[in-house]
Amino acid sequence: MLIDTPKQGTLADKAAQHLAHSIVTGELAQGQKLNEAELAERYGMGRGPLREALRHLEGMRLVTRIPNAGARVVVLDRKTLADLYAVREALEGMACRIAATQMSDEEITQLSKLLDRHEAQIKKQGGKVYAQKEGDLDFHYQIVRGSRNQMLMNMLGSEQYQLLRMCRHRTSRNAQRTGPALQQHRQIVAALALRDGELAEMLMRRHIQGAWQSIDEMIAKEEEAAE
Amino acid sequence: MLIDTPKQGTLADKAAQHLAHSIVTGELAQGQKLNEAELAERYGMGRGPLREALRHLEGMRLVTRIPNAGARVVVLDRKTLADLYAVREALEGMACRIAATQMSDEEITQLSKLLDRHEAQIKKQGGKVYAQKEGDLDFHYQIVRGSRNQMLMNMLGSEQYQLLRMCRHRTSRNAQRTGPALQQHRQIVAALALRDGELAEMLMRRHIQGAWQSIDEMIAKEEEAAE
DNA sequence: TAATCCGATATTGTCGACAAAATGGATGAG
DNA sequence: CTCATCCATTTTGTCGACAATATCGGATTA
Repeated sequence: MLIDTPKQGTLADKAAQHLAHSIVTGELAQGQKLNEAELAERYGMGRGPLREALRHLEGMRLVTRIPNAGARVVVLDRKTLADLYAVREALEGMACRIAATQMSDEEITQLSKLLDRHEAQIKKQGGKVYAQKEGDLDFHYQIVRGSRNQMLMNMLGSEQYQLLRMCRHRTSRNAQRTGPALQQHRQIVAALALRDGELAEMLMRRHIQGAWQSIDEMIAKEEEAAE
Repeated sequence: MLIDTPKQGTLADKAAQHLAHSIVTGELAQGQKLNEAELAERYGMGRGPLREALRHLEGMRLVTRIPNAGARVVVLDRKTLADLYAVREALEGMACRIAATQMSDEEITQLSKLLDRHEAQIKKQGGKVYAQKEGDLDFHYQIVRGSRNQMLMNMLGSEQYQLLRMCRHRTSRNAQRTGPALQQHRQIVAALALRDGELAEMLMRRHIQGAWQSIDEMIAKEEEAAE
């Protein structure tokens, strides 16, 4: 899995990874209060490391902290997600444009093969979108890596951007957008192969816009149903 | 000042603000080792809060931490700054485009007045670029605020983006770009007033590219001189 | 009955001490 | 003379206890 590497580093780091995973997967509900003593005992450590972990998670915007009042899991409302996707569109669009000039032929070939595997998985198991989901993130992350921009990799990569995973997890159930998405991914790879950065950026932006539209509709339905 | 609000919150928060300020202003040199005990004593607190502060700073990328080996002030090399400005171009360009449709007439007027003040300051004190520098950040941040995108405000605003301030501080001495920069700022405000988002984005991107070019040249000279 | 005040309880903030790991230097072998 | 090894010292990581603050419930009063 992309997220966990629990057997390394300090206790605080492990706790941060465990917590991030729990939050992203929804094991810890949005807005839930995070009790330091309780969590410390659950993970078998003192409160010191756990507090550091919370500070870390605060940095990646997975929890919000109020002084003297504790930490809560972040709540992803519609506006927040809209903002997130707008930022993502700008950032990944840029990554795509630069990647078109920076990636090696070999890397682009690998990317294409990754999509082959996705396709095979989709055909085999229609319902199980979970694997595809992580794979999709792989696809996007590979392109970000292709931009050779370390700051971008930090922002969108393993560390900073768990919010996206969280959103994905929440919206994974009825996301039957895998078909069109794969098609769009293929178009993007084609543009990269042609070294056409402008086109690649445009396709990526549309792709992300489409994803947001689909998610937005879904949230609208949820909110409607929740009344 | 925009950075400091030291008389509030927990000790860890105060330490984080103090440290951030010290790093941004260069009081703590790039790459310098940060000794926990020493800093804790200097700020008059235990090591616990200070460690939390370091975790916080790590989150905003002002320090890099290696487990069991301590924290060091980040080093801004040429590549890192290039990456930073590329990201900034994408993000602030987007902010500018959205701001053109979201800002109120009142806000745009205020922005224009802000530039009047800058101009007055420049005319009065040719050498003292410092005030302009902070004011320039104000200008950019006001536009980001105009985008109404909270995530963007977090990323580019008070918290996440101190790296930029740090870079500014380092390059403030021989930055006689204030004249052209003001001109470009005026153009951007004009585009905003016309509600022309596309133009505003283009102008902002050029403005940031120009800033980077100027900084890049300067770094090149520095590196040359350092041999 | 509703609002407010107040105290008991739970939770966060902070400190000091100990354990574990890394750093640096001296010593010895090749 | 160079390199590896080992040990002393420093520095980081962790824990438990205490202080400060917030939270919650009940009692009191208008």
